[in-house]
Amino acid sequence: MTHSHRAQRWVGHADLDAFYASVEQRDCPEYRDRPVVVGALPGHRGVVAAANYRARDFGIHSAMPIAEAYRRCPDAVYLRPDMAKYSRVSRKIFQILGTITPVIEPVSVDEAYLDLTGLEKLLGPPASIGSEIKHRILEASGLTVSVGIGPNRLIAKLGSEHRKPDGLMVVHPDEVQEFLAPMPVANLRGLGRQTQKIFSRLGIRSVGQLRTVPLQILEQHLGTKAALSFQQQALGIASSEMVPGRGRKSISKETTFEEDVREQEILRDTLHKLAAEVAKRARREQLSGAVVTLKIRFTGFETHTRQHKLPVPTHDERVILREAWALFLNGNLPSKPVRLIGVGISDWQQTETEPMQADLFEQPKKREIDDRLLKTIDRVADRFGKGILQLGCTATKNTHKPR
DNA sequence: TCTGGGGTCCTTAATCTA
DNA sequence: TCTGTAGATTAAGGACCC
Repeated sequence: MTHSHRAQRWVGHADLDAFYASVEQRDCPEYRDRPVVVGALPGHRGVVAAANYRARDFGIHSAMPIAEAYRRCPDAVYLRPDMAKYSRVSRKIFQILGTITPVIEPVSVDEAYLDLTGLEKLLGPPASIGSEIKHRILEASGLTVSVGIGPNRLIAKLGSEHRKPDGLMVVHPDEVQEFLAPMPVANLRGLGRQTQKIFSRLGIRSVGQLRTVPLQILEQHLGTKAALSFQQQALGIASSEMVPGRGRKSISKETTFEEDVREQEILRDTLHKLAAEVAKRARREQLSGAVVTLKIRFTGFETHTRQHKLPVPTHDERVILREAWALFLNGNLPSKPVRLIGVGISDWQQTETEPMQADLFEQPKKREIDDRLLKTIDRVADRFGKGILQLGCTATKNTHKPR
């Protein structure tokens, strides 16, 4: 790290500014100089997905209920998101990023980490690399991006946030501690509303303060994992490795009703549509899931999930619907009007054509078996005949550790 | 304020099994 | 036949992110 021959690691974080809103504004000149809010339309259930900086001046921010946004700024432009369009724009921008470095980790449509290590000879110091990224994206897409560059992912991400919008921030390794110290702890990764409450109860406001709190104290309030994570973050310790896309873990689809629903027929019809969509996406991605999950939210925002593991993984909409509906009927759920219903599958398993098969042809190894178990099997077999004996034999295939 | 949709990961509890 | 138990697996909920 210090004076070794290994090159200083540089990680970049690029984050498009108010992405959805900026794309809409770029494509529609009438929206210039106006507050733009993308999300639900006023009068409907939903929240803000993106707000441009003019809208933010009114206190509007993402995840705010649309009714509240409307109250704050009835004159804003309100738009439904056009995900297909944003995906197209996003692909183009990722292509541009690919001209800087091939080592990119996409985080979402509008955000990515870049490994910039060793690019100095080609593009100059980190600040020049950052300017180059911003320049190329603006040229190609007409959009502004905020870029943070630092010795690891955490510092890069906090850097890009620091100078938004249209910002560029480079934090050198020897500046990390002073960069972090005055920051509110709320800026740290994985620190949301609930954890903020805990920190404020403990009187911890800044990252500098957090640094002085013993790990033990943090563990008492946050659990071991979170405590360690926040302590490391406070010290500026984080990975600088890119994590290339790790396949998805689940596919789900859910919908909120405009008005809460009581009728089972409507619920089942809706579930059917959702199951069909999930199955379609699973088949397109050639995935079969063994776990079906039903999600349901009642009046009052009371949310429950029920899940069931199938013996055989599926991407068949009929199976998904059947399981989800059974979970709804037998899941011991309150009988209240339903606000949201959703269904998903997860727990991908190997398909029939994959390995595993080979195991069947292997000579079963001799295994030690608990004497008592053997005796039991014999006795049961004597009494009930061969069918049971076979069952007993399959049981012996499992390893059994005698004490 | 009245809270979308699509995800991931973590914690905890109950249940199964060797 | 009974019993205790550690570890794995399943299930539910919640925090968080974009």
